Amino acid sequence: MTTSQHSTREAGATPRPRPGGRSARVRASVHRAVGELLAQAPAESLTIPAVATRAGVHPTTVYRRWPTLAELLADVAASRFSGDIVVPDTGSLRGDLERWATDVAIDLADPDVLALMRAAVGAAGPDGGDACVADRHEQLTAMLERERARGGPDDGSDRGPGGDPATVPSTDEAADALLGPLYYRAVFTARPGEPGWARGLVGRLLAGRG
Amino acid sequence: MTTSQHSTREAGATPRPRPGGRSARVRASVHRAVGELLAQAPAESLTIPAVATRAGVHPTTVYRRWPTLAELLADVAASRFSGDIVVPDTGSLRGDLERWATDVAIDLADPDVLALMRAAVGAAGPDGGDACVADRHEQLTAMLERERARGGPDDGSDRGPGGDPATVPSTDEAADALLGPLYYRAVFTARPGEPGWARGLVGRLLAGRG
DNA sequence: CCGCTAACGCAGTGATTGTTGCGATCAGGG
DNA sequence: CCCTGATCGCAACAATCACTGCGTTAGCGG
Repeated sequence: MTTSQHSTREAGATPRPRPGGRSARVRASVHRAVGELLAQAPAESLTIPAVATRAGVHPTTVYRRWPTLAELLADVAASRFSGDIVVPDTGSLRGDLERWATDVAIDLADPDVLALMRAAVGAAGPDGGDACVADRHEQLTAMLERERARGGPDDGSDRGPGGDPATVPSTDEAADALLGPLYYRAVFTARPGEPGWARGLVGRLLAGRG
Repeated sequence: MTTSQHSTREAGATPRPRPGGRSARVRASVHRAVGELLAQAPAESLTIPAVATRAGVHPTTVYRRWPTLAELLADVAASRFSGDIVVPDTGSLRGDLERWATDVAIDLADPDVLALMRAAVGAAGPDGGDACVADRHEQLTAMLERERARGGPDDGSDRGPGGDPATVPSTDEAADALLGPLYYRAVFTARPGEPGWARGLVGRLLAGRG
């Protein structure tokens, strides 16, 4: 039926996204505004008109791109917490984890980071939490996988509850031992974790292994 | 000057609080309303008029008793997370911790509890976090202190980084090993912790000790 | 049982939020 | 270079929120 359309559009159902210059500029400006406002005012007063004003953008624009504050915060968190920390390569698993845990601890000591994390978790629920730590889990998996490929004894599929020595821990175990304490202290207590303490967590995770 | 007042009031500066029947009833009703609303609607839509309507109370009453939503949430969290879990007494530290960690894990598996925790942390910042875990830290300290008084070898003030066997861990160590993973999984990931996994955390904390 | 006052309900008000329709502008492709 | 349409700014709108006096109710001590 009248397939004499000009372009290759099928039925106009899915509008082609246009991540070009202006859109990217607006996006970046809004993201920065969220971070700045969250850094100086309580999360309760963070509202879309306030963000728009701070970003130099009309509120309607923000309302259209991010339907709710929760989605906006999840987007900002995912963008902020992705690529901010690089996976180190010191040659040994212990060295990698110690360096990485220290970097994470330093990052979590920044009040602005804490404010953004708390707001994302509070408003966006599990999705917000995921946006904050998804990249960390990938980094952890990458380091453990590399160690396993490098000289890892075995993948630790069947070992007793005691934990065989010289076994690369799983991602879950490492997350429990490292991300757990790091993020728990950051979110629930006022005191930030010190670098030396973060290294101690790695030591406790790898105690009696390689 | 004219001390012929009827009562013993000094200068009328500090109004005597009146935690009587009606006030207590209103307080309980508002607390329950917050929990119920948080359980079925996103935290973003939690507003003081909504809470008041749900509680069958006039909004001005809520505005006067809790100046901001953050304080209200912190109050609700502190009330909800205090006294909900009793310190077990099984005779051994390992048994106490396993039982307690299991109870905490079960509590954290409740979606309503998670919603309240996330909202409190997101709105009230560090204070909200403290309101959620202050009681847990006290319970942990109580169990460790009791073990130390019971047959604790020493208070572990000066031991090497390896960790002496047969030493009662400090509150910080126990919080890192238990509360860290428990609350991290609950808040940042969608999957709740299973009881068996919680017991495993205790095993890892006490590995190579008593 | 009576008096005092803290705490609540009520009505009214200004400010802010969230939404919608329309015209202007700029990115991306022919 | 021009054309298409995705994206933005603008203005008006209804809805809701947060706040403030004032009268009334009810807890608490005498």
